[in-house]
Order: sequence, then structure tokens, then C-alpha cells
Amino acid sequence: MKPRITLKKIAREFGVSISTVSKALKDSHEISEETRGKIKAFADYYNYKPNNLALQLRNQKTSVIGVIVPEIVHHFFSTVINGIEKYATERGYNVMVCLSNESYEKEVSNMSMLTNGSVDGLIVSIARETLQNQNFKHFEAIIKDDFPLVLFDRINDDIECDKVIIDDIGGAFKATNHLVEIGSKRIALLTTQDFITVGSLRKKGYIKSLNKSKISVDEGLIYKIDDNLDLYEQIKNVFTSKNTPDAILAVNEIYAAIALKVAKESGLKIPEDIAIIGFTSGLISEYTDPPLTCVEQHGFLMGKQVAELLINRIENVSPSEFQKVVISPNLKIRKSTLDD
Amino acid sequence: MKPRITLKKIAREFGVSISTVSKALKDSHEISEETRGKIKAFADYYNYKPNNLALQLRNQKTSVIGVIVPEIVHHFFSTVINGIEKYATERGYNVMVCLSNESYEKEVSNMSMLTNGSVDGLIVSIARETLQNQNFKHFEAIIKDDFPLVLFDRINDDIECDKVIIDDIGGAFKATNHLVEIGSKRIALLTTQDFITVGSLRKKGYIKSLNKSKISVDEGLIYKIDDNLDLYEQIKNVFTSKNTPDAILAVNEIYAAIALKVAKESGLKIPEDIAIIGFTSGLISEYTDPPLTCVEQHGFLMGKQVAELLINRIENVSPSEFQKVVISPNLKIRKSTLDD
DNA sequence: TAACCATACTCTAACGTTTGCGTAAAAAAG
DNA sequence: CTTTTTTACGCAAACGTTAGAGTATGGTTA
Repeated sequence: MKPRITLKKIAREFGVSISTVSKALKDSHEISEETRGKIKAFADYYNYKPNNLALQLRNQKTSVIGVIVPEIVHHFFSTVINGIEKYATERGYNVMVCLSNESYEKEVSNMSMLTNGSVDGLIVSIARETLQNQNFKHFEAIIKDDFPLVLFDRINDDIECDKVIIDDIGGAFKATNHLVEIGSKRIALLTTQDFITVGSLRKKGYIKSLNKSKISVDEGLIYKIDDNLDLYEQIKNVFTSKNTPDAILAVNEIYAAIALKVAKESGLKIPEDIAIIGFTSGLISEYTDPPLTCVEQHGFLMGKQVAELLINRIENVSPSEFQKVVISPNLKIRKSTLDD
Repeated sequence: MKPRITLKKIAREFGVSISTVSKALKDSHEISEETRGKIKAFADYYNYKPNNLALQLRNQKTSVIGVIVPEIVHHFFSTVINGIEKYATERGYNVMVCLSNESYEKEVSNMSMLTNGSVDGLIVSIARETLQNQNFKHFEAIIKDDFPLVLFDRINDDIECDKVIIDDIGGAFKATNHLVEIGSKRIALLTTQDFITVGSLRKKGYIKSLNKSKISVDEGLIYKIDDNLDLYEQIKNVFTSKNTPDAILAVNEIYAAIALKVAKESGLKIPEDIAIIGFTSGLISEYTDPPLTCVEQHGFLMGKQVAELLINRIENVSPSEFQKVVISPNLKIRKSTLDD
């Protein structure tokens, strides 16, 4: 790469000082019309642009926000990133995305690298491994220095910072209520392992709804899916079990789509024999047959909220106590539960 | 945010010079065991980490690569980013992602911001608007300075740099051949408008296959879908036209899934009455009913290749002439074309 | 006791930028 | 013709870091 043109080189060219060049390019009245003109022409010709690193170092401000997500090939996370990016751009910030890949170690190293001056603030959705370890020292370390931090979706209540979450309990509650309303009695839950916060919260909403409707909770209808094993085989168990459900609530889109597939393979009619609802984030629910009723998570809105909290925190216009924004999901009713 | 601890502060604390502190932390033999010890203990206690901006400025190297994609809520692009990130991490680089949002202006401003010192090299997939304008001055500007640049997927041949593309012609050729082999005679093509390179290349592969099989090309079977209009309505036309096809090749997953849906609504059996193939990038094809046969694009591999070319270019281990890597897609046969 | 050497530092420049302050020369005012 | 003001610049410090060159102190050697 050719070395870029700098103030120093321009200064040398005209035999003036660096500050003269700097001021000339800023149209300072301290510099004569004539000098300004020739310096600007020269700078323009050589396409001078101030070096960002130097500016950031001097201004002690990067106008970059760092985002660490567990993965990016995931409709929900990429939608949130999209929301973050849109809002950040409006407020004059750029976005640097890093992936923790669900790994504790990578989350730590990403955080360490980003907080060493590269960004003005950090947005994180916690890695699965970290949630499993319950090791949050890396968060505490930056919080101690008042480093601006916002957590979203995968959060931990012990970490003291701004947070944005989906009302998972409410979403699962709404979804389960809907199933009860259409007459389901034996509602299976396809959820994640307990340490995934969203999974356990959605389970709470499911139980809350059953309690409200005076339906007893059957632990045999609750399936904790392990993402590291074969999903298809695990979900098949729901249908081979003697304890057969007449409805399924899945905590994500993939579980729901697989359940739908397996149900059809088992000769079941949807929604007559079995109704299915998933939490969605992507486009799958829309294109299955029948399309899946689902809890929509508003990832884009979430991204905007997260970015807003962070930038307000960076620019010191936030209230001093930390905020927790809860986004209400809504139920999108499609033909997997109601066939009109 | 509390000001971070710096060498200067540590130096002041012990009444030594900044360079003494720097050397002590680097375990230099120039500094006495005793001084080293207390400085390191102090630095450790206050969690000293060198400021990245300062290092980057001094070393004239950021170890960050910039990525500009048209959108991120798109399985193909996020998969490529994933590949880039994985490979970059292995080689000690971080990734900064920006979105052009298909806008020329935003692409230009993102490039300008990233090339002013923030990153060591740039990976770009060109925005739709830029391809439409054919205005590539912003690329020429950075190429003139030998700024490391790699284009992928949405490229332009006039831009002189390393490139990675999918063999779109080959992919469409394979897919069309498959349709011909299963007996299709009237194969419709759902493609994009002409200025999208991938759309027009896939059209070429489609035509090449028809020519090979001595099937005449019927322009009435080629539908150019406008992404800004209602997709569903546009695709409906394929089925209401008198010129009905017995197979459909769609240049992306969404077009294919919608075609499948409309076909079923029209009472057509798949694949008996009409076979459907899409180019895929996401998970939709897998969960439709029947699952869609599709051309798989290997986004992850593409990301790795792109990152490798770029980092080799940055580290000056590339051959001086520019490379063009072509990735062959493969045909994943599912039940939308072959029902066994 | 002068010359030499090792030790343990400090100084300085460099990366690229901005900005308040100082100042020489020219112009205006008295 | 002196004093003041204006013009048009240069200087230096600051952001945080590194690394080669320079130096004061003390001890060893001839």
C-alpha cells in the first residue's frame, strides 16, 4: 500500500509548518487566502483525508461501537445488528462486529481487545458457554471503569448495566393462551437446556399460562433439546412417546419447523390433530406448509433500542441508574394453529 | 467512563520515565529486577492494557479488516461474514462490518471512513445502486493507492483487484441440466433485473443449458422480478400466463419458496406437475414442503477465501497480479424435483 | 588514579492530528 | 517617526505507545 498523504508531507511541499496546513484545510482566517487556496488545491489533488487513528487518539473518542454476538448466521442476531447499525449511523457512529462463537474465551478476548481504546462502548449478547460457567468477571472488570455497556437478549441479572430483553415470559404466555383457547389440552414444550435464559423464561410463561387455565403441568411433556445433538431424533421422541400432545410450543423456529415436519411424516394433520407454535426470528415460519403461527421478536426494534441506550450512555445523557427495556413480542397467527 | 490507566500515570506514580515503565512491562533487561517487579505488580493491579489506538498509530497497522456488505439480514451475507471472521481470527485480525444498505452513497461514505486508517484492508460486495450507476470511482481511488481490496459475489470486472465469485453460470447450468434430465421441457426462469450481476450470470447458465439440450429459449418464460415491488403478485403471473411452464428455476431462495407456495395454491403437484429449483443461501429450502432442490452457494468457504486473499495481500505474500477465485456451487437434490 | 565497563535508567523522535499561544513583519494609527 | 494593531504564520503540547541512542552512577581493572 502506498503511504497516504499527511499534513507533514503537504507542509514540507510548501515549506510551511504542519499547523499552517491543518488550519488552512479548516479554512481558518489565521491563514492567508492565497496560502489556503494552494494548500487546499494540493490536498484535494492528492485526496488528503485526515487519519482516523490520529483523530481518535487525540479526541479520545472513536465514534465506533463494538458488538459481540454469539453468532451471526442467525436471523435474530443479524436483525438486531441491522437495527443497531441503522440507529448508530443516524447518531454518527460506526459499528464493529465480533463473534464470540458461543465461546467464553473468545468473548473475553473480544471484549479485552475492543475495550482497549478501539470503541466507545460495547453491546453484548452473552455466549452460551459463559452463561453455563456463570463467570462474569470480564463484565465486572469493565463495569468497574464505567465503560459503557449494554446487554441484550442473552443477559444476566447480576451484571449491572443497561439491558434490553424480549418479554419471553409474556410471549410464551400469549402463545400458550392461544393454544388453550383453540382447545388444546396437552401442550408439549420444546425448550432449550436450562442455562439458556430465554429457554427457561419461555418455560415460565408456558407454566404461568397453564396455571391460569388450571391445566396441570406435565413434566413429561417438557422436552429439553440439546443443540449439540441431532435435533430431528430428539424431536421425534415427542411423537413416539405414549404421552402424545395435541399441541406444541417450540422456543425457536427450527424446533417448530422440525416438529411440523415430523408431525406430517407421522400422518398427523395440522392444526386439526396437532397445533404448533414457534418463537420466530427468520423466514422459515412463513414458508412452511402450513405456515407456522409464531411469536415475533422484533429484532430490529431491539437493535435500535440497544444502540440508543448505549449511545446515550456514551454521551452521558442517560439517567445514572441503569435501565432495563422490555420489548413485548406479538403473536402472529398463521395456519399451524387456526385454519379458517 | 473512568480514564484508563496509562504508562504516563504509572511513571508518575513511581517517579520514573515513561520508557522505563514501557520497558519494565516488556521485561526488558535494561530495567532492574526490583523496579520491574513493582511496576508490573502495580500495572497488574490497575489492569493496565496498552491503548490500541496508540499502538495502531505507531505501528501503522490496525490488524482490522473492514467488510462492507449490502445487507446483513441475509443468510448468504451473514454466512460469508462468518467465514471471514473465522479465518481472520486465525490470522490475528479483527473484523469491522459496515452495511451499505444497497445505497451508493452509504457505500462511498463507509469506504471513505474505513480507508482513513481504521483498517488494513477492505472486503466489499457491491451495493445494488452502485451496480446500477456503474459508478466505481470510489474503488478506483483506493486502488490507485494500492489499498488492499477484495470484492466478492457482487463484483464488477472493470475494478482491478482480487475477487471471489460463485460460478453462477455453472450453477444455473447444472440446475437446468437436472431439470432437463427429469424431463422438463418448458423451464421458466425467475431472475432479477439485469444489472444484478448474479442474476444475469445465472440467466446465462440457464440459456447455455437449454442450448446444449437443443431447447429453444422462450423469452416469455423469463421473468425479471423487481425486488421493490410485491414479489407474490409478480410470481403469480408465472402461473396465470397462458405460457405455463413445467419447471421453474429461481435465482434465489425466496423466489423459489414463493413459487412453490403459489404452485400449490394453484392446485399443482410438485414435482409431478411442476418441478422447482432455487439458488439457496438460507434454511427456507430445507423446511418447505416438499423441500426444495437447490444450488448451494458455500458462503462460509467463500468468506474464508475472501479473507485469505485479503490478508495475503495486506501482508504482501500475494502474487502481484490479481486473482479471481471461482467457487463451484453444488446441486442439492430434494423432493421438489425428484420424488423417489 | 585514570581508564573502562556494566547497570539502570532517561531522552528523543516517531506515528498524525489539533489548537492555544507566541511572534515577526507589515500595515495602520497617532 | 514612533506606537499600536493586524496579518500570517510557527511553536509546542497533547493523545499513548515504542525503541534506539544517550548518560549518570558506581564498580572493576591496569
